[in-house]
Amino acid sequence: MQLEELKQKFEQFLRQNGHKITRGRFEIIDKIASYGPHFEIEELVRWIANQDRSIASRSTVYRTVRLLQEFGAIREVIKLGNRTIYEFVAGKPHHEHLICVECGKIIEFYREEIEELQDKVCEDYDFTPLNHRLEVFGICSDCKGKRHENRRMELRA
Amino acid sequence: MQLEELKQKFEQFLRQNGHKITRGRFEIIDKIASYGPHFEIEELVRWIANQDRSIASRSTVYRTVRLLQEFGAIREVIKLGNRTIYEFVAGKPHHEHLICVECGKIIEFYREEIEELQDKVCEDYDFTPLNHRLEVFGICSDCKGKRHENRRMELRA
DNA sequence: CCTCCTGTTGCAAATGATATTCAGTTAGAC
DNA sequence: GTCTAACTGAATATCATTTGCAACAGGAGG
Repeated sequence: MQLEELKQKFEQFLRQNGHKITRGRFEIIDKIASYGPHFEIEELVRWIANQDRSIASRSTVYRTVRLLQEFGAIREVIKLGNRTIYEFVAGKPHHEHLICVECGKIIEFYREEIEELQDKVCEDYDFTPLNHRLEVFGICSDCKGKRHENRRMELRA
Repeated sequence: MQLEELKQKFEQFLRQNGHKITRGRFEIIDKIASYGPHFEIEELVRWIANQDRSIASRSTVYRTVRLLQEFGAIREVIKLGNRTIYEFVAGKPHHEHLICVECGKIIEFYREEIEELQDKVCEDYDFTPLNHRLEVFGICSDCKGKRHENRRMELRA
């Protein structure tokens, strides 16, 4: 299973950076993996807190998410208002997002040409890209026609 | 002058939405216009506060920026960590940004093809785009070779 | 010009996400 | 097993932003 492999690599990463291998960190990975591809930290904290035996405190979740970001297993993919939506990357190839501002649905997509064009632009400016984020906010097909119900996200981009 | 025109349109906008025409709001527009194309609100608040006669309180600046966003003269263009960088649009055509994570420089660019590709993707998913944001984080030409000095922005995207 | 109602302002306090401090607890090297 | 550095949880701090409220000011109608 891919998850096990990721955990092993993360273990290596921790060792290499003078961190310790603790049960909590790996339990948080499990939780994130079983939560779904996209999450917000507070949401995750609440979710974890509601489980039978709470596995980690809010601080530990925040700290672990940060570590996982440094490690590269997690990315901040959507910033909307004061909300930050993370994605459990876990070896998935790079992609961008369409975000429905009505229902909050997130659609992933990838277009080689867009990446290429970006690289060209960077070359033109002698700019070395490290990472990027493309967010497209709009209305998904399910929400068309039924505007103004269940507004869940703010439009402000 | 373009600024005057914008102010007139903003005046119309205010009237149409039951808001009042106050000196403060227009003074804030002047400040933003003379500040430069990109700004953060706290930065702007400090800058305004340091002027001879402070023109508006922090709350009023926040409230006015919000109004200007609704009006469409201002956009949130970069979200980095807990920072939000705004742009005074003022009729400028749409564009995207390269952000240097070393020195904070912001480069604007536009590629018709990227927009077209995005529209195509949206069509494929029957998704109606309302707005979008493309941020490319990296190292600008000036900062190449002199890494690790003057780190001003965090890499975390 | 006066009056009144409603929107606006400034300030202080509230919020919400995230970071940090500190004291007690463990991982894991020797 | 011992010891030290890293980790954890809880409470507290921080930072950007929002809100409640009392005082104030546009601007419509007289």
